Amino acid sequence: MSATIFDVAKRAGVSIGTVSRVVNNRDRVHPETRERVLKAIQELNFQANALARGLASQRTNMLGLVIPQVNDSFFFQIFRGVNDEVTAANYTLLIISQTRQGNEHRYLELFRRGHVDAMILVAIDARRADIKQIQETGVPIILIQQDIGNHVPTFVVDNYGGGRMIAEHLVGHGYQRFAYITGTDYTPDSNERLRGLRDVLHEHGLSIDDEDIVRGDFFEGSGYRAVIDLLQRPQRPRAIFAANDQMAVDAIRALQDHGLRVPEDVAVVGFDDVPFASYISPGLTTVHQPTYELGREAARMVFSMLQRDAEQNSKVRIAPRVQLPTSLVIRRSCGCVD
Amino acid sequence: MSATIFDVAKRAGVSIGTVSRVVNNRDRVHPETRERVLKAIQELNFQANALARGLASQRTNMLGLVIPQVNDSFFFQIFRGVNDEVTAANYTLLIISQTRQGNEHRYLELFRRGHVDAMILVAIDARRADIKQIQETGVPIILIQQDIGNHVPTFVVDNYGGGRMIAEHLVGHGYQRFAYITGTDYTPDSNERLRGLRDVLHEHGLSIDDEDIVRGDFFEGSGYRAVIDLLQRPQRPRAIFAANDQMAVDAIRALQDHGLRVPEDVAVVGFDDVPFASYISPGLTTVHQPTYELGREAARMVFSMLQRDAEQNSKVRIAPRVQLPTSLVIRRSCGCVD
DNA sequence: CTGAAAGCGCTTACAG
DNA sequence: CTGAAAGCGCTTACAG
Repeated sequence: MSATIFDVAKRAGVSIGTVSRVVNNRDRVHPETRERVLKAIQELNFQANALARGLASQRTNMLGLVIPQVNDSFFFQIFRGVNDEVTAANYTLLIISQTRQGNEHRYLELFRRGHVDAMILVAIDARRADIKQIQETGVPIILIQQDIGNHVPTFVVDNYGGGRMIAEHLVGHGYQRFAYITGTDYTPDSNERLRGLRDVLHEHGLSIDDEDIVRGDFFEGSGYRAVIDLLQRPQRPRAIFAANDQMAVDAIRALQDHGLRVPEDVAVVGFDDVPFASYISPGLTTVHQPTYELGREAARMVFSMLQRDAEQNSKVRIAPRVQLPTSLVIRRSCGCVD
Repeated sequence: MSATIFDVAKRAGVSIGTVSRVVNNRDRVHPETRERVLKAIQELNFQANALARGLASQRTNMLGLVIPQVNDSFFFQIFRGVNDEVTAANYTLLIISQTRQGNEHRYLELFRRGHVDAMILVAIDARRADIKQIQETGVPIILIQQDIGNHVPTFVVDNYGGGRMIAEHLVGHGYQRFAYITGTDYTPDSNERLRGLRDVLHEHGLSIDDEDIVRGDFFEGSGYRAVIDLLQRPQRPRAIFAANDQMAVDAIRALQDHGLRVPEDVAVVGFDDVPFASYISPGLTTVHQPTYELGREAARMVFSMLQRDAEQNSKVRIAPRVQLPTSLVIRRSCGCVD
């Protein structure tokens, strides 16, 4: 295939050890020797074989990103964040897309095959025992949007705070009767957002009936069905909080299809701030999640852990739990006017 | 780290060659021996190290996907298509996200480092010489949404046909004066769509003025600016065809912001059929691109090429150009009513 | 500062 | 059907 380290060594008149040293920039190499080697590398268009290097050094320079196939935007933004850091660190990104329900846990395979130096798991309900096994071998592992206890560094968004924020805003509009459309329980997201809503209502002497909490699944269609459900009830909610934007948008459509005006008859808010939240009519009031930052910060931490290991060879790890703030994005669906 | 092939061999009382044979299911192995080995593998939770295997066999079982950071949906759908096939083939997906303008061409590095068995380049303006170099080493390479001649298998969407379809539809509405908002020229997409429009207009004795072709860049904001440009002209177009949905949606907003009704005053259509095309108001009439299928079909072909190589060791390659059909999605922005 | 050599964990002819 | 051994292309102590 391409030129190997032997070809370079021959051409430069040195041993492969020396070539390796200049390629990796380690140890002292005589300037003139270095020049010769560099020249040979250039002429032969040499790039060290990644597999051989990985096998010999026990570092692959690959990062594994395990991510479920959720909505386009969430996936893509996390990817972007991680990828930017990966590129900067001169790593290569290996992506495993895991189905949420799947119990096969392909990330384990990824790890056992020695593919990656570290891994980032997004919204995967990993088993603690598995995580522990990986950590013990010295492979840093970080969780995004999933919390399994305090032994694994975790990056989450402030779901509870976001839920509170948007609830406060709705209460500020004077609404009294609320409904909530849940997501799935694979991650704590939906429940945390609901908890925020509940607490705020409680503080204001309000509450939400159990029957006004309808099940959704985050995906297209479930928000529509949830609203149809809600409209069967004797009393109509004045404001609907959907656990994500996709469901909120579907809810708006369902309401409009039933001749109700949003926000005049029923206000609707979501969570995510997906790209199209501002394009629908009325514009969707929602909670912005710093998704890109989530990916980037997690990747940064991974690399700093890798760095630390290399330096002090310490396997003692602090396991911080980083919570990124959410922010309110006010448009028109809540009842605000421009 | 984990158990190696030596551990397994020892435990099963065989040589590592035999372990390798049962792991890879090659050659005859005595059933009883196989059982013993399988048992040892199970007990030790053995998984062959991917790097060592790759180095020895010259096959990495990794596929490289090189893709620009375009809009979320396009990226994600291609990824999904490719990923589904990759998973089925028991391969691992390595993703390089390359900036469009970048001339660094990271995919070359990916290849030279021996990372991947094959690669799929999406909308990357690769140089023929580079592609050739890769092909000569026997690494299959496939292009998606980019065409550099007939030596590389290529998967594209029928941009021209899509442009024609939607143009026919607009002409059917009786519109006479048209405008086109272009994308960038990195890929032929925008020009092909315009060509479709032009040909149809011509066939109907109509035409589009050069000054009614305004430059856009596919991204957020450019559609808005393009419309402001258009509105300065003495004569207003009756229908605007934007080279993609993002710009079409921006165009609609710009028109509405200037007190014009869509589609009553100006009709607007796009290209892509992004998820939110149906959520805006009016619903966007557009051309659906089989993006997921594009990724999947390309991946299928890659694997069949890999298969073929393995079987007949022939490096002679046919280089088909597969064009996937587009389809018209009619909503309301073109002037149709439910 | 540099070379020789062991070793990373596999696969794969080659013998038998 | 199975083992011994070379080889994949590097890195990294170890000497010098």
